[in-house]
Formats: sequence, C-alpha cells, structure tokens
Amino acid sequence: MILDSLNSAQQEAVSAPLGHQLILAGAGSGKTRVLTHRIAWLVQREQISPLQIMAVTFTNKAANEMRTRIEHLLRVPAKTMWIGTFHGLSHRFLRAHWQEANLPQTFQILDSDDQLRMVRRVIHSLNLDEDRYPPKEARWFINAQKEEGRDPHQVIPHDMASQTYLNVYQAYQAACQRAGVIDFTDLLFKTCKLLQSNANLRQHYQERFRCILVDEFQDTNTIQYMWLKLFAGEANAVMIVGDDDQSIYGWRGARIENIHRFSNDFPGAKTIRLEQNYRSTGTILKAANALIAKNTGRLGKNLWTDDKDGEPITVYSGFNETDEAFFIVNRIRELRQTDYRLRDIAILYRSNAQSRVLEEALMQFGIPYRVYGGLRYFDRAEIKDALAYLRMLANPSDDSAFERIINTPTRGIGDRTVTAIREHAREANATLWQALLQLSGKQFFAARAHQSLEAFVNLIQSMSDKTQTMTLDKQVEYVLRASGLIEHYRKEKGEKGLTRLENLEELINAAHQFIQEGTPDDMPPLAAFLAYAALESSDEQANEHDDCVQLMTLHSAKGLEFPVVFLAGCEEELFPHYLCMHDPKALEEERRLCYVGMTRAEKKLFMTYAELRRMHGKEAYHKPSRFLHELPPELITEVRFRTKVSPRPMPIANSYKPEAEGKFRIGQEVQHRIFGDGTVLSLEGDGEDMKVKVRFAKVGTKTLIGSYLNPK
DNA sequence: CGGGAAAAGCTTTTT
DNA sequence: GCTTTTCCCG
Repeated sequence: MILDSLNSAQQEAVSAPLGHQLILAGAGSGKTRVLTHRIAWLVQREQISPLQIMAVTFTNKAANEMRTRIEHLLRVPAKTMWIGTFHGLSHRFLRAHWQEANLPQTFQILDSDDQLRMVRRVIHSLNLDEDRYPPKEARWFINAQKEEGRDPHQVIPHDMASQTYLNVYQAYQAACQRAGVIDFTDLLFKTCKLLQSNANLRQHYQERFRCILVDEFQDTNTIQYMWLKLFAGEANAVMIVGDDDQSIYGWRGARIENIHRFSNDFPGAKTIRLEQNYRSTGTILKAANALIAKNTGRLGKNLWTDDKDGEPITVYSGFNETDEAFFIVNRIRELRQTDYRLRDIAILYRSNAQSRVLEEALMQFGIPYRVYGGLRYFDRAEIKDALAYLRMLANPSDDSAFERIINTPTRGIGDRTVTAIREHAREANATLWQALLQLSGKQFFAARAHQSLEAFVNLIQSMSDKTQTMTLDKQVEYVLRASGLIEHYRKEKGEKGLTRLENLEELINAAHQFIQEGTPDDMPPLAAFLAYAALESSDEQANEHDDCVQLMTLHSAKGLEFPVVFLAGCEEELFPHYLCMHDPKALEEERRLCYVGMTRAEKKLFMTYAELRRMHGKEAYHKPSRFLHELPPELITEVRFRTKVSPRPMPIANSYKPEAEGKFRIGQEVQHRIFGDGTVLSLEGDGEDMKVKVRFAKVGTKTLIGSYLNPK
C-alpha cells in the first residue's frame, strides 16, 4: 500500500531494513515523497511509534510540507512528532531543558541583526576601534567558531587580530548570558554542549529517537553533523537524503564532505540512488548531466527520464542587459498567448542586482511579476520595534531589545544618556534595564534626561502591569498604542509610513491567528509568539490566485520547479561570479548552481546573456559563460538576431515611457557628425525628445538627442 | 531630531 | 552608477 506508486529505487529506500541509509536523490527524483513514505513505513510496518522518529530539515517550509504530507499518509496529527528544522528542534530541546542548559526560562532568540548590534556594543565596551575591528567581521568570526563547535577557550588564535576577535567572542557570550538571549548558532551549539556534558539527557534522547531522518544533507555544517551524531548515538537508524550535485551553500559553512563522512561514521550505511527524474524533459536533463559531469569528486549519479526529449534549450545573446530583458519579456508575452500562465514562468539570476532591469522591462509591458527574497515581514524595522517592546515584557534583561526601543519612538533619550547607562551596566555587571533602574533612583542624570528616563521606566512597568492578564493579540495591540509606535509611524509621511502602519496592524492579526492555532508547547503565549517570530518568519509564498512571473536568485530557486525557466546573465564574471572564478572549489559550486537552475525547468529552458553589461557602475564586455560552452551543442538553439523593439506596450498607469519605435533600435550601427561611428546601447523617450545612448568607436559612450544621429 | 549630504558597500541566505 | 547607511549641522 505504502509502496504503491513508487518506482523500484524509491521502494528500496522506503522499505530498507532498519539501519543507516544514504539516499542520493537527484533533482526532481521524488525525494520528499521517499522521506514521507519512509516515515509511514516505519510506523506501519516496523511498529515504530511516531514519537520515536525525528525528521530534520533546513527550512520551515520543508518541515511544514513534510508534516502535512505525513499527517495525510498516516491520518493522524503529527503535532507531537519531532519534525522540524535543526534550529526549531534545538529550540524545543532547550526550552525543555533550560535549567540544565543554564538559561533563564524566558530566554529570547537574537536574529542576525540583533546579533550584530550586540557584537557592536561588545566591541565598544572593550574599547576597540570599530573601523579596525568591524562588527561584521567579528560576528563572522564568532559564528564560524561556534559552527565548528568551539567554545572561546577552545579557540587557538593565530595572530593579533584573531586574538582580539577571540576576546570579543568571549565578551559577547558573557553579554548574551547576562541578557538571557541566544543567537541562531547558539541554538545548535548549546544543544550539542548540553548533550555532550549531560550523560543522562544524552542517554534519554538516544533511547527515544530510534529513527532519525535528515533532508538536504549536503547543506549540513560541522555543528549540525555533531548534533546528528549526538542524537543518533550508536544504536539508532539514520537515513540521510541529499544530492552532492546540489550543494550550493559551501560559502556559508556547509560541508559537502559530511556526505562522505557519513559512510565512515555510521557503519553499514547503504547507498541508494534515486536517478529517475519526474520533472524535466530529456533534453534539459541531458544538458544538465553534461554540465555537472565537468565537476570532480562527485559521488556519481545520472538522471534519466521516461519523458520525451522536448524542445532544445534556447540560448540568446543580448546586446546589453536591457536587450536581454526585452528578449525575455517578449518571450513571456508569446508564452502568455499559449497555454502557459504567468506563474508557470520563472526568471532566475545569480545576484539580486540583476532583478532591476528585468523588473523595469516587465513593468513597461504591464506584466505582473513578483520578486522573491526581499525583506521578510518579521524583519521589517517597524515590526522589529514592536517585537522589541514585547521582548522587554517577556524578559526585561533583554539588552538587545532595550537598545532598540530606549529611544524609539524618540523620547529625548540621546546617545550620551544611553552610553552612561551602558557604562554603568558594565561596571555593575548588570543588564541595561537593571542599570537604568539603579541609576534613576540616584538622580544621576541631568534633570531633563532624568525625566525622560523616568517616563520610560514608567511606560515599560505600566505596560507590563496592564498586559499581565490580556490575551496575546490584546497585548500586541496595547503595546503598539502605548509605546507610541503607531503615532510615530503615522507621522511618517508618504506611502512608506502607510505601509508601516498596515504592517503594524497586521501584527495584531498575526498574534490573533497565532493563538487561534494554539501554542505548540507549554510556553506562555507571548514567549511562544516571539520565538515563532524569530525562528519561523515564514517566507510569504505567492498567493494561489496571483498570476505573476516569479523572479528570484538561483539560490532561492532550489527545491522549486517551473514549466518555463529563464536563466539570465549567463556571462563570465557574473556567472560564474568573478569572486569565484579563480578558486576551483568555488567554481565547481558555481557549476552546481547552474545545474540547480537548469533542473528547475520542466518544459522550456532559456539561457540568456548580455555582451555588454553595466556592473558596479562600469560597463564591461563579458564572454558568454563557460557553462554555456559545456552544454552539448546539439541540445541548443542559438537565437542570434536582436530583439526588434516591440509593439507598443499596454498603456498602464505609472508605466515607464515606452521605447521609441522606428528610427533606432538597440544594437543598431549609427553615425554622428562629430563623434563618428557607434552602436546604439539604449533608447529613452520618443519623437524629437528621444535620447539615444551610443557607444562610439573613438570617443566612448555618450547620450544624445536622436535627431543628431543618422542610421548607418 | 530630522533632513540633506557624504560615504560606503557592491554574491549567494536560512535560522 | 545606484542604493543604503552614516554623519553632520541647523
């Protein structure tokens, strides 16, 4: 029953005997299906209780999807099951064992932004020069150490700079401990530390989880690997699923070697390959296979499909990035006339900066689109302000929240006053809130500052009193009004302020919805909500009803699929990126990124590049990406003609001025009385006012009025 | 404290 | 070059 509708490799994976398994799952080979069916198999055939199973993913989205599918398969709520992200499960663990982990019960989670502020504060308190020791570098150092599982005393500094960063690391940990906050990496780090040091707990968890499944294993880093080993112990069965060819997060510490290490550390691990692809046409797969074959040290895997070969891959050479964008937009307009909806189409690119030109072209033709990977809801400044007030209520020691709201909205507490509080806090070895309480009793400050501070103390204390018995959504609403945040953003003029107000209103709804769904743990609702905001700031997916073209980076496209994919910017320097080109390892990661991009496509794949592109302010000619040369020529159709500047775009409000018709088009050879021969780069406006940007052979690039130019 | 000017980035990103 | 952040002064 469970095995119905699975192919033989999938069946083998799902019904494998209890033991260690390494599932090499190619793109589109039904990886999630295997994971969920495996869990169903364990429960139904191996008589393993759902409570003895742990399933780990990287994103909340993947975890939620898995949970939903399992509930569907098993027809029981999977709420009590340990399905979640490394961070989410660690959080659950630390909430249950806060005492053993030496944390306050109300501990709060710092996101990377809060973390940076905290690090900056520590750097100042050590009297270090921020320019010589940039907080971002320090944060990177701290996270890197924790990701390798090293406490401050385990770090061996190699030079003066790393000695300094080590001091920062030490002071930072102390400051976090004092404030009762932990950062993202700490979730994993402290979980590992606790399991290592506490044999009872370790034994308890190792006896509990008889089966552990890990998704996207190629993305695990060192601490995650340690984490897995600690939970798995010697006796439990571990199934990992991954694809070395889709490892694209090496730059942030993912260790592809973990897949190789697995077979050594987990004896008897059996490797099963899922190579049948259910997503793409034969042509797309053949091309992707040929590309990835250029990489070395692969575990080896060849995707195949029962599907037809389908159409060849279209490669388009644009004159510049505008021309490239117009080609894409024109093709989208054609596709729209056929069976494709806009939401079937994705434009993928290497870096976010590329989206602007594409957006402008889409806008010009009135094609709805959506850019992914922007600022997430819970990361918005106004939301973080509001959450900081809530955090103060949950845990007044939270220095990072304190710093954020002490003068937001502005209440006459300037930098000087805050510095005084910080200094006192350091001397008294206290948190900022404690320091403030001590100082305000002593008439320490000038009269005006003292008054403002007193008002602030009263505000927080009265908020704390008044919200005591309220439901979560009422608490949020009360805090928004009492803090003056609503008023503050109401004053902000323009559309921006309005959006912010809407976002704040939405926070009340979010809180309401949160309690409706029921808090998962035995935590107070406010604490649970704050953890949710920090840990599960859900990436907003496109509304089912929204029909728009999807724009995103190659990285964020991983795990998704689209009938039509445009892979833009396939040029040397951009893709592969110039920072990666001289490191063979990094170059292979770029190639994997290209592989990931290509294998997102189901039916049609377009790969485009621009001969001339404006990058970092300068215009530069780039060769077509080496990845294009690595594709078998017989699978490609090259489109050589330049896009004719197209029929009039739809007249829509706020649309950009349409490109001029008639006299000039992009790429055209032209002549000027003084400047000589040149090529048209871009057009703006029309009629007499038309401005034409031309690159002249002798004098470089100039923008001039069209009437001074003659077609050649 | 807010607005404008100067300066600093500038690959990819989840938790 | 363009956008975001920081700085400085009224």
